[in-house]
Amino acid sequence: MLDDRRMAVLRAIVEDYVSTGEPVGSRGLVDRHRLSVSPATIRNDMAVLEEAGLITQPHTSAGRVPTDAGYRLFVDQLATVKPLSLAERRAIQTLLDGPLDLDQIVGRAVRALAQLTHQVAVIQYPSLRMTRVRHVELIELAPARCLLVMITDAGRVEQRFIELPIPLGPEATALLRSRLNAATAGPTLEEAFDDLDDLWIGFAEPVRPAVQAVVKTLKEIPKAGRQERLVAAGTSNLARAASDFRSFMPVLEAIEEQVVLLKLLTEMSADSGQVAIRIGHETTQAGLEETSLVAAGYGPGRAVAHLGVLGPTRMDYPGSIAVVRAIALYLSRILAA
Amino acid sequence: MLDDRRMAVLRAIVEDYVSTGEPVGSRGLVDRHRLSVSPATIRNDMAVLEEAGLITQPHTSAGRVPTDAGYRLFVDQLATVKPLSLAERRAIQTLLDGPLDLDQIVGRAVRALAQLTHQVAVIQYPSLRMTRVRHVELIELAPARCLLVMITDAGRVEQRFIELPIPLGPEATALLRSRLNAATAGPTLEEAFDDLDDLWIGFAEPVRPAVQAVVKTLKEIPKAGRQERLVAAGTSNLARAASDFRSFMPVLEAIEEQVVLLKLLTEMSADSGQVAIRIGHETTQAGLEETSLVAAGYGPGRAVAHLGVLGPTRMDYPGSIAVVRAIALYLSRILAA
DNA sequence: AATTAGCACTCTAGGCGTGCGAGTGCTACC
DNA sequence: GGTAGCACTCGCACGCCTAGAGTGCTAATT
Repeated sequence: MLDDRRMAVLRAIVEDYVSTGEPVGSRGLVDRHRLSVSPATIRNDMAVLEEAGLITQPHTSAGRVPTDAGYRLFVDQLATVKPLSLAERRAIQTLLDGPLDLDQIVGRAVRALAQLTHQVAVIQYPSLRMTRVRHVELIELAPARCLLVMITDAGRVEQRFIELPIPLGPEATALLRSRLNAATAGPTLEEAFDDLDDLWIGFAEPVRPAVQAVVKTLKEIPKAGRQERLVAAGTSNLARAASDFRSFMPVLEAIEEQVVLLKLLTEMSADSGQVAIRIGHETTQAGLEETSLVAAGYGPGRAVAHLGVLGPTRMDYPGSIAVVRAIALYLSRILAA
Repeated sequence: MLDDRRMAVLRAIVEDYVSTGEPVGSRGLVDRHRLSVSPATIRNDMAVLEEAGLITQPHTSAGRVPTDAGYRLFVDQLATVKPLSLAERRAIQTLLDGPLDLDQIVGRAVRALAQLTHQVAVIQYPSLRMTRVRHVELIELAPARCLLVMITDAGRVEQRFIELPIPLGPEATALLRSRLNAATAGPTLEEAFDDLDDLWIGFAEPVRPAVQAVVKTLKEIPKAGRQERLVAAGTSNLARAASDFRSFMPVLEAIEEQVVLLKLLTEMSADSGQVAIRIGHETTQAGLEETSLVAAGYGPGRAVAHLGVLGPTRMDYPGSIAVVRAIALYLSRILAA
């Protein structure tokens, strides 16, 4: 039913429509793509494709436009990988240079992603739940006041000041520090938390409330919400892409709301560097019916967070996929260092 | 020349145009504002106002629209303070609740600002240069590796890991810690830096390179750029306000660029809680000719940073001023705590 | 059976003219 | 100085029309 030529026609329609933005007709199709058949034949093929729900015409006697299903088939079976240009590789390479501050890395990456795809880029901050603890530091600042510092393998540093119910003393502080490190080394932060509940047993009766206070603070860090945050860049690219401006107000809203996008991102792909795509209505979000999301997980080893680009369904999928994958891999590599 | 009634006419024109978005004519003006004169008289007044460059007509035989100069006169002399509603006060009050994390405070404040003004809100993070140091902590993690933590009076915490050229030892570490605190207590961070250059004198010859390394790291913190950052919210409000969408693409760009907006914000007002306004071309930025900025400084005591709202020149200035001032004051109060 | 040529048909975009209405500016008058 | 009246200007919405692009269908061709 859907033989080779018809697939070629679909691919050609997608490519032309993506690059021009105009509905594409049978004549222009044969002209631009060296199809060795006549427009009439193409018309028949298009009728079949339309019957199959892959393309549609905005109005009678206009050219055809891919439907969401058409894009889906295109990305799943028809799209060829588009290798990055040298300039693109260069741009990403420069991400590796310079300081290691997590904020700066993420900031640069999201900017690069937006610039290379000409879309809106979003990057989720590495989730604390999924990261492993590299080091925990406990410092006594004053008799009943201490500072808790936690460094994760995603390069993140979190610190909290703790007012203790009773002074802990230098020896108990040192002991608690080593115990905390022992308990959190290895598994992910979330898994490690169960072990923390019994930590107080190893301490003398009087200081146990202080130990509890420290453990309580530590356990609250992942809940603080800051890690479930995403940064965006390239929002001004929206204006170029969208013709009418009601179509991208929802996108801006989604970015500000964060929660919708975060949910969407996290449920998309599990593995680091694996690209997943939601096209149009597949986002299942009101207002994003004409928006696609190309996303990938990133992180040292497995994915601890996600990143992606957000654009009109009519977007350059092969190009976006290549860039998203590349940025995800580079980001993973940097965080692993 | 510009007697009372003419000023009243200007005020009425600004108010009507702001609320309706339509050019306002002489007839509607007398109807809505109980002016006890005839439309013809108003027309004469409008001719004078137009002569003075305060209003203009988009095309012959349309109503009048305020010019930038008209808005300027309005905000400087005609606008009456609009007290906040109870609901608005409530909304701001809730900012005070909850945890003290700087990120969260700023995040909530910018959201509130956007929501209450229905504009795009921006808040500059408290600048490190202008803040005072509340506490400096230096912790020896390993023989030649230590952690430097700095807490500012704006509630900000910065930390850096330092690889030392040679081990410092516990006594020298303690001494350096107290010296650092002594040197930075009192003046602003920038002022304190001069004193740091001589700090190594008080230390034994062998550890001096390590002291230098710590001082160098400390001095680099304000340059790290992170503090010169601003967060935005309410960008989706742009779509409602602007009629054509080319007019707000520059706004999105300005927010992403940051540097332009930061410059604009910092050169606007010096005192905490003092509201300053740039109208249209007064922003002296290409692309922001139809955009106004209502901004205020905030901070404990004097202003350490700025915040504001960004909207079309046709905006509710009295309302925006009230909200901006309120948020600035609340934010200052929270940071002072 | 697939492909092609030809043709009638449909629909949109854009140009053009027109009447309407809002609003002005001017002049004469109070 | 303020007002009434009036002619004038201009943008806007509407209706009309045409050109052009593109289709679907049928019949002929390979």
